[in-house]
Amino acid sequence: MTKVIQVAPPRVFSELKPWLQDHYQDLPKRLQSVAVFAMHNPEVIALNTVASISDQVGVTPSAMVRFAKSIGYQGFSDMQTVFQESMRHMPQPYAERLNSMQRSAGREQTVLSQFTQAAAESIARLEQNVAESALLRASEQLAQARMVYIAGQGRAEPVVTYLHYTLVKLGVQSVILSGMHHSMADKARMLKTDDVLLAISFSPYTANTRELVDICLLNKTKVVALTDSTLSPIARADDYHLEVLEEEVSGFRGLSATMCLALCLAVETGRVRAELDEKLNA
Amino acid sequence: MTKVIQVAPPRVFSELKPWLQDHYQDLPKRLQSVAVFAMHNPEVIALNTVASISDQVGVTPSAMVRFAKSIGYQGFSDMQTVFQESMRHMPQPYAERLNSMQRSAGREQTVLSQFTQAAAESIARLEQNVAESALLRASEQLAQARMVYIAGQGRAEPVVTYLHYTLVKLGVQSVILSGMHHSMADKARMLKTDDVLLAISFSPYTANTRELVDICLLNKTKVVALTDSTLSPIARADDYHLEVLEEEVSGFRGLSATMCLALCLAVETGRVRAELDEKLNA
DNA sequence: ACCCAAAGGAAATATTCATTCCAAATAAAC
DNA sequence: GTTTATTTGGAATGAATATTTCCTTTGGGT
Repeated sequence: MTKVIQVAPPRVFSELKPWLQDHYQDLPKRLQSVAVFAMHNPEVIALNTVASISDQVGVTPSAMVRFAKSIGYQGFSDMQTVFQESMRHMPQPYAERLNSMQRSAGREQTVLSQFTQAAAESIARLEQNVAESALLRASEQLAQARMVYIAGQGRAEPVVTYLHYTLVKLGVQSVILSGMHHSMADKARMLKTDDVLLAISFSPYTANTRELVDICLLNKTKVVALTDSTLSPIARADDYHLEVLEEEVSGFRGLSATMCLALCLAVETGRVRAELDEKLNA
Repeated sequence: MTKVIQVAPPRVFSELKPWLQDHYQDLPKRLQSVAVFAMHNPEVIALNTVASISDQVGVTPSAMVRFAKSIGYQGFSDMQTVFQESMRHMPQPYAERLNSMQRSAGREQTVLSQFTQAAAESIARLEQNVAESALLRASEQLAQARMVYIAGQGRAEPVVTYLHYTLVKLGVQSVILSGMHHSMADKARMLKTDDVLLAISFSPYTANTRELVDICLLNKTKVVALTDSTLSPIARADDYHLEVLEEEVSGFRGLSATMCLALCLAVETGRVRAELDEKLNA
């Protein structure tokens, strides 16, 4: 009989990883293949049958069983349960919100809980303060645009990146303006009247973004703005602006609510755009 | 024979949900029990056997099969694959996400409220699942680094931008790796042993980031990873990883909880770094 | 109260799948 | 170069599990 590890095998996935790293060298060739595959595609191990997996790895089914046994498991199925267990993000079907609420009430605040609480509050406020209709109007503007130009600097830049990423995935043409090394005037010249500027800016409002908005409004180019207050210089009467205010924790402001709003805006734009495209084709 | 739906059954979980909401009333009592359970515990359906599930629901095995067939599936196994697919985070094409969005639109939840709710839940779960100690350990690694190299692509890129922005503001030296047009090997060569790689990656995990982590670990360079599951290939035993799972709304995953965690990480790193500097000067 | 159709339960059946076994191949030892 | 141990592939086996069948129960309509 092949040498089989007699000690108890890891019952959780996080312990299995280091075990494999330690013993990888001593394993037979095929078993090494399985080990690499298992670490790179644990979901496949968790969900598929021996036949299907061994096929993907490029080994025979028996190799899978040998692999499991060489670690100390009773068989493949035994090992698979370990992979499955680490997949469940289970435990809180019931009193989940209650629980975390109670905990944050009495106990002393950890760094994490402080920030999660601030984020949760920001998001709750977002839902109250932003009208669905405003979101829809902004989305319609973006959906009708020939091209969406996105601008924003500093703390707004991650939002720019995210909006660009999502819009492109949804089939809405868009370009990031912030990265380019042009003067504001040059940038503004790029925008035709059927384009739309999507400007993101938080206080302290950077001069660049503000300037860009000014020029666009002068040129009658549509502007959709995402900002943190109606007092913001980029929130003007003749543009479409959405307001999101992040709660701050000892001077730090997050982006949780902002990202949520950004996603809403992108998805809604994608939806409206799809509707428009359908009408055109009909 | 019982009446069986003849049209093609939903092949993705997000379509199954609204289907059940619509037809719930017309189902026999036992099948309703199954429906409720399935919507509340999709992981159980995905991972367990008919016998085990029916036991948990409190019905007989045949009820499970009948349930699947009444929806239009060939049998339980057929339905189970749909639940399994929803577990591996394999995304569906964006066009289809918009479709399923439209179909579930009627359910009077506004777009905004759907996404804020998902964000709030993600954040609540973040607080429960991430241990303060893990956050601290990761921060210590970053704080001790001579230089922090940040890597991440696709949906992770806004997080990269944000972390870089915040870390720099806090006086922690850091560089973004993703933008550079070097081979992975070249990038890895940049990292000295007293540097730290901060890798952000969500499923489907991009090969680039994974490769970078692999190389760094081989070179004994410290790695701090931010990912969406312990099964992620970049969550390894010898790195310091933080896990954050975003709730999805009809196929769309936000970044609200992720951004919150990123901010925590950055702030905590800044704090630890300040402490270290103080000791040096004293 | 009776009948009929729909629903539910329990056990038989069929299928799928993990596991085992053995022979062939490969690598190691002498 | 021969022998011995280890590894490997493929088919046979047997266990686990989904599915079907049949019979009982329930509930609504007349």
